[in-house]
Amino acid sequence: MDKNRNTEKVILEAAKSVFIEKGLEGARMQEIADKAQINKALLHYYFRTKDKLFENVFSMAFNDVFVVIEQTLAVETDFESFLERFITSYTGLLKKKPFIAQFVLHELNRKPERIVANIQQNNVDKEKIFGIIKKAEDSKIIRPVSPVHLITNILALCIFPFVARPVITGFLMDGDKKKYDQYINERPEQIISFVKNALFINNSDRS
Amino acid sequence: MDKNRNTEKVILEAAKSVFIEKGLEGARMQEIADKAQINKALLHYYFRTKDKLFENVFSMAFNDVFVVIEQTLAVETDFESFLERFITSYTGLLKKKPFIAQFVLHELNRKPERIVANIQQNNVDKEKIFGIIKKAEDSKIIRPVSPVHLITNILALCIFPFVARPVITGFLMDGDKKKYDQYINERPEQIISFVKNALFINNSDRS
DNA sequence: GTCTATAACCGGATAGAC
DNA sequence: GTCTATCCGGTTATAGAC
Repeated sequence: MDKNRNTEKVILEAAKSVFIEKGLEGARMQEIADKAQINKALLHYYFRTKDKLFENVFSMAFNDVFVVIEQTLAVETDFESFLERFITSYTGLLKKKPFIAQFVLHELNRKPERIVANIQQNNVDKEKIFGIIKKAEDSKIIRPVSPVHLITNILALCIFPFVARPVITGFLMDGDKKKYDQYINERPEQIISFVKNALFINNSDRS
Repeated sequence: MDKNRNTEKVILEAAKSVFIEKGLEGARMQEIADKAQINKALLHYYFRTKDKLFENVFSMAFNDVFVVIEQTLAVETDFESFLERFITSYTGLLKKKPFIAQFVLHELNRKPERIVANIQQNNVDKEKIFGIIKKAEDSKIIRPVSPVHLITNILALCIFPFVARPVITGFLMDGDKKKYDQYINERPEQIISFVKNALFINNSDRS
């Protein structure tokens, strides 16, 4: 039957949105069923238990986060445009799916073992990233850096504004949501110039 | 009675550890009772409901995160040493209480209204921070920057390594926990030099 | 494959003795 | 203040008809 894969897909989409919003324990099978416009029993027919359904959803979300990295790595370029393309697409993804990062980070902390299974499905070539960095370093384009620190720095700058949205809006912007939106729009270029200033040796003022 | 305040404290400590580990819905009153070595009924005697108990714990955790900022702001200094002291104490706090940031960020996303109540109890003088930045900017010590972007950049660099521990260990370090510990120890100086390079105009190579 | 009805379970909350 | 026993609502999961 091909109704089969279709219903399964519909369930997964519904489950994804509910789990991301409410977390594993906070989510209700009933709510997922409602959103998928089917009944609870069918959820169990397809996925057996809530936990198994959740694991499926988690893999999907985890995957989303990695796909961008893969895509950016697919194109062969120099360090500078790699940096620009990566930051632009990553903030772009998070702007479209703002809760995904928080969701993945949280559930990963709850059950760190999950990462082992998921990481192999997303075989991002991290040596390639290291290679791009090393090359830029060797040709004296950028200062000597620890690749791991650099990579986490960039990820931090991209992801944090989304996981900390309530604090940023509430504390730094006195609750003004328009300001937050504007801030998010400015982010890519702000991150890019911040990182470039931190790294590039030939520093004409880039700000 | 003075047994009173004592039991209350014991409960709060137990609740804190369980809530931070499991989240609001994931936590079980029974588990909290066990950890506090009392029975469930007593939890309700002291805090009435699970939600109220949680709110107490959340305020405590939220407070921890803000106290460091206050303390750093208390001392009057120039931008450079403010930067160093802030980054050092903030990563220090998170090293001692690694799960606190993830907890606060997650629960804040689930119920953003909470921030309003908590932010007033922690009246951090954000204008003072803006002032320090502006002053450094005006005296041409640092490049012109958007204060909000700069503040979030620094927080991101400090906090992210802790909320993303599983990914960093699992993906970037092939599961080697020793490497992660070493990475965390290197963090303060790495962040400091990264930020300084990004900001300071007089750029002798600081790496 | 999809539905309705219901079983089985779990966990927060309360009653009431001490 | 602290305990044991119990209630009660809600939620996952299953049985069984279509």
